Amino acid sequence: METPILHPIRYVALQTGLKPYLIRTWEVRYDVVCPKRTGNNRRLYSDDDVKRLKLLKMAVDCGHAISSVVPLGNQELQALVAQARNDRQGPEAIGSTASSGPRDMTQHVTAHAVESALARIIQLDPHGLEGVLSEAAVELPRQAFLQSVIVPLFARIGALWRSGELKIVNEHMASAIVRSMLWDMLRSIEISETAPRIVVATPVGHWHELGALIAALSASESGWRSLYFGPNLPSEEIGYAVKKCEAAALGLSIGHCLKDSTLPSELLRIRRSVGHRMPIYIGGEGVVFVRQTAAKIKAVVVDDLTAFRDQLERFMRDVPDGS
Amino acid sequence: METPILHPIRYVALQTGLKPYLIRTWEVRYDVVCPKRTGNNRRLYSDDDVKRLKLLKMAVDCGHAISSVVPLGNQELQALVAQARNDRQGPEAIGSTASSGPRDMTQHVTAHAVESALARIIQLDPHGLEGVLSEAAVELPRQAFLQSVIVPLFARIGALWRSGELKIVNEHMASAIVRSMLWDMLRSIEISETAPRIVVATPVGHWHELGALIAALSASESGWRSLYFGPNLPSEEIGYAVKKCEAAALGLSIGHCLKDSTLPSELLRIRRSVGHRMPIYIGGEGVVFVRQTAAKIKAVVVDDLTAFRDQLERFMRDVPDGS
DNA sequence: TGATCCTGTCAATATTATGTTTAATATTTG
DNA sequence: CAAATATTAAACATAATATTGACAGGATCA
Repeated sequence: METPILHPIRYVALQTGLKPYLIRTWEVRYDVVCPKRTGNNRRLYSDDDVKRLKLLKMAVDCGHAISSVVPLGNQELQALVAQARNDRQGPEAIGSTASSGPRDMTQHVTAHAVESALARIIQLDPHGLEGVLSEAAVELPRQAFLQSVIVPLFARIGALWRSGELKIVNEHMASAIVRSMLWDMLRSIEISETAPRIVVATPVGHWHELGALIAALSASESGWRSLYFGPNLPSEEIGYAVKKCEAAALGLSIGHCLKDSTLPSELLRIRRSVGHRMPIYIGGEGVVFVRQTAAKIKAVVVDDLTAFRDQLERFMRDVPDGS
Repeated sequence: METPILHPIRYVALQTGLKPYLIRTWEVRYDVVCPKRTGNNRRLYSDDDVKRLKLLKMAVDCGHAISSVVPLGNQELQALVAQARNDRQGPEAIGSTASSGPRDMTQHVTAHAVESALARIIQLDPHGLEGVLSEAAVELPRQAFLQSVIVPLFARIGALWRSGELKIVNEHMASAIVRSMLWDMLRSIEISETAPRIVVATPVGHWHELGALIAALSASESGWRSLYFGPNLPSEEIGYAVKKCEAAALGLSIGHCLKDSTLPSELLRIRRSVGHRMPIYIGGEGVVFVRQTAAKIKAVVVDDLTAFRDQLERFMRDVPDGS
């Protein structure tokens, strides 16, 4: 019998995103887990403990009270979280009560995060920006982080840039940092080999990666194996990647393209190169300019992340696992 | 029996990112490694020692206590680190990476790494590529990893692409992964606030970031605070960044530019926008095309990484810290 | 509305683990 | 030779942890 490796509390805090004092408080108040102790009374958590705490945090992030989810077993927690994720798009929940508790907090955190991130960007302070964003990333559920921090942040950067108040360097710095954060998140989602694969890219002439990365992340969270090939890819390259990877779908991200007249024909070529049966999802800010073409090539236009995930999960339900 | 190469402590410190006194303290307190000694009692570390220290630092960075990871073997450490990296957030999925650790000579390791990396790139297997490269990164000193794996790898990718044997997607995939690895390395080097700052970028029209990232990494290893602003930056943006960040130097990376006739004039503009006293270092594959212009604007052309570091360290000796 | 509960946060304190500095000495290096 | 770097042992400084108790803002209920 090998001694299983036990972890100190700061490791657990890093893994779960919970603060150390909260972990202790939960133990004292609710008996969430019962870690062993070292000879000097330091807590030692097992992998199971870590897993349980992760699930509990997820449940709490979904709006459940900690006291109410503590008695549940791991499986029930898993189910609860999965259900909450599905429900989110169902009951509208646009402006009304539903779960106002965490939402208010979230509102506050996100607004603050965007503002102080912007301040660091203006100051060209990469270190500070990274600090602000990674704090927000642990503070918030991933979804909220992406939709309420990253997306609005870059919307504002774009606006400020167009009005001449921000320079390209500012945008570059922010992009580099966010890109690496998203990449790390993407990598940290382990997906089974047999999961259906989706190729994610942006068409030729489109350089903005962030939308594509967010799409890849969303797909991975929906259980797909995302293959990210980055920006500015010609149609035949996309077709090649899709075939080579035996992908089950293709995701395209379109940034704001004011005058890109080549895009429609490029989309036609993409359709031709991936074959007429391959599902194509198109999203991003510039999507409004290609609705017609999208319809012509039978691509699905997704107007936001929720719609995208919805499509992916529906698809997965029809064609569950390894083809 | 060949005498294995042994290293003094400052080399080990450079490679691992640990401070010399910490290495000594760990030896005294925890018996982490047991280096040989010279006739005069200086420590001499083997490559295995270095590797072990690297792994220990990684484990500590993951939140483990040094005292608790010391008794673990290298293989266990590797597993621990991999687990910690993958497990952040999502509790499902128990990944198992079967990786044995054969100990070869550096020559052999690098050649093998480049070849198998190339194989993954051709197969469009991002996960595999990442595995190969990160294994090489622990196995090798950082310098060797950069100069003998990353640089040759991209040289070969470039050659294969020009000959039509590789597609753009392959290059994109490799770039994305390597970029994120380099970024992580860059971030993991801690530099004091007061260290002299260097702005690193590539001029307008030049999109290849890797050279610039490597330059930033080298500068950070030489004790500079690198500010990386990415590819394709117009001269006035570069000037702005340099001023805003109060940088003490500017590093430019030039990729292979066959027919870029605008580059010389752009360099002139850059010189004008940063002022005539600012040291400018120019490096990269395309450097051969701009020697004349470089001389005209009094920029220092560095032909390889060693030369670059040399310059930076010399500069630092003259103008040591703050001010 | 006011009282009460839930829950995250923080403060004070004691202890331990760990990182950093110092001092004295010796060796290396330019 | 002077300056930089190593070694050792000890001291010092920080940061992390545990424990207890308190507090505040939102949620809930009477």
